Amino acid sequence: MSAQQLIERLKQWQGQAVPAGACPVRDVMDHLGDKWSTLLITVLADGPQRFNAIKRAVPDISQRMLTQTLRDLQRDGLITRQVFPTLPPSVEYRLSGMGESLLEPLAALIGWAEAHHPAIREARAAYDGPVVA
Amino acid sequence: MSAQQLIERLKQWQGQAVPAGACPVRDVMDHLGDKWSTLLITVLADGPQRFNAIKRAVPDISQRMLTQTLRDLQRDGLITRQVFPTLPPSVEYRLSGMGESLLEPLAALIGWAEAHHPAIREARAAYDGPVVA
DNA sequence: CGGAATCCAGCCCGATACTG
DNA sequence: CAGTATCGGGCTGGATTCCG
Repeated sequence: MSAQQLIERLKQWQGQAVPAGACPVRDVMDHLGDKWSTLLITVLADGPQRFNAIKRAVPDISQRMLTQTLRDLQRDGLITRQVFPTLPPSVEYRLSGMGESLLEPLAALIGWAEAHHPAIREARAAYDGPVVA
Repeated sequence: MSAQQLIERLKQWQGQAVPAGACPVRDVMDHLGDKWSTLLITVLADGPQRFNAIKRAVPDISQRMLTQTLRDLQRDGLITRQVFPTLPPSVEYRLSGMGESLLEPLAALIGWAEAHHPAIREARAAYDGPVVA
């Protein structure tokens, strides 16, 4: 299976084979692992959005984290930022080509999460203890 | 594209449509986002491993985090734990069926990370500033 | 061997207030 | 509108020590 092939290639990155944080998997995954990155990517998936539009789409994000996460994504080249010199100024964020290319594998993972969420919740409930012996 | 379809279905989970942390995507992603989960899953991908074998495969994980991450994965039903009453005792961890089903989407994401890592590093370098004006 | 328990530093992130 | 600055709490995760 294709998973196995990738696993094989993964081995060269595991352990101390790699100097420090040079492992590409960890380097990228650590970013996607933060609280908001993937969520913002999915928000931008259906078209460019302005700052406050994103904020409205994700009500429980703070301004601070929105700004910061957007900047990190921009820094990684996943999204682009375009400022329109209107008054008041408006700033539009959109996925870059690379950002869009991330959508497919991300969607696969999200699909998995959706599909298995019930089973996971069950497993958790079972593990956490049949309190009622 | 299939990504778009998933994005559509995602919308119902974004924002306040969902009570609290009931969003399956976040619920699962937050776990995969932690520092070690995905790494341990890939380690277990090529067969069951004992505690110290995993530890050796991932030298820079602390005992504490190894134990804790394994427990969390077990709690979510992604791995199973089997104790052999030998002397000294040995404990074997292996991916469950659900855990194995995660390998495919995970491999896709890892593949993407590997493929785009150079571009990301470039983007970061460019963003962080041509210090040499 | 496979943990559990404790202590503690760092950072993640939210809340709030201010700016151009 | 689109940020920035500052403060502070809570959780993550590393180091160390002890147990069956």
